[in-house]
Amino acid sequence: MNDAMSNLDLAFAALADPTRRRIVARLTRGELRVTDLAQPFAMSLNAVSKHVKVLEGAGLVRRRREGREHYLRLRAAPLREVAKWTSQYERFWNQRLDALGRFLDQQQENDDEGSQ
Amino acid sequence: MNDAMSNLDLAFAALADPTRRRIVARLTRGELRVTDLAQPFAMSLNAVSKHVKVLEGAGLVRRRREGREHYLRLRAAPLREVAKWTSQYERFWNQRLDALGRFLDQQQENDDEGSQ
DNA sequence: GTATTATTCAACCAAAAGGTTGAATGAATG
DNA sequence: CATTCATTCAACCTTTTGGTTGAATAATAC
Repeated sequence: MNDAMSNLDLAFAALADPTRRRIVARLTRGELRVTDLAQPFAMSLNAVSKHVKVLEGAGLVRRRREGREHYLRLRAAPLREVAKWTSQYERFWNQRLDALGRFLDQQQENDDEGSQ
Repeated sequence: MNDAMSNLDLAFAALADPTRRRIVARLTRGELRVTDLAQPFAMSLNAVSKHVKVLEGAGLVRRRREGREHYLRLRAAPLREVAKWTSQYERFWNQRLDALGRFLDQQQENDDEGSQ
């Protein structure tokens, strides 16, 4: 999935998978070894390991090796970038819900009802 | 891509493609017909049409048909949801960059230098 | 030193993504 | 009505994704 993808591409793609979002959520409580991280997921350890690698590739996770155990830790920077990109559009869900927008939404919703 | 994917899955996946993020950006200036929207992209109209459908599937774009022309308009709601999910982790890039975190980052960066 | 444990690597697979081209549909225009 | 224009549909192709299983590696424990 990597290779010449922008940071933002990688971050969004990484977060598009619900398992990976759960991993991120799980890691907010602190560092976890791969095996412990994988424990609640209904898939093989290998699958989780791959997900972790995707998150690592997007910079969302850091790995600290201690003997045979790998401790995983959340890195927020890419989330911050996602938040930044997204917030460009805040004005859109605030000011830009203007008369025309609402009118068009209303219109559309009426059409949708009609066609069911 | 669709089919039993959560809203958030769909939104993140839709935004993971740079072409689609450009489309979103482009639509902030107002409604556009598919052809006009597609104009600056170095790919077939068909490809853009497909991207639009993905965005539509994620609720990020609404389509208003007027004769043979389809006018596309940005819908911010899913962006809002993305922002909401992401902002759960704000505390992480604020408070949670604590002593331990910084220490581990430092440690890791030193290791990385060493291995190059 | 032999098991056991933690993790990845490698090969494989089915499904999805992102693009292409060519044909179909359906309005507008001459 | 024949043509052109706006758009999608359909088929195809290649690459990526998300999972599997089985083997490799490497550290720990007995």
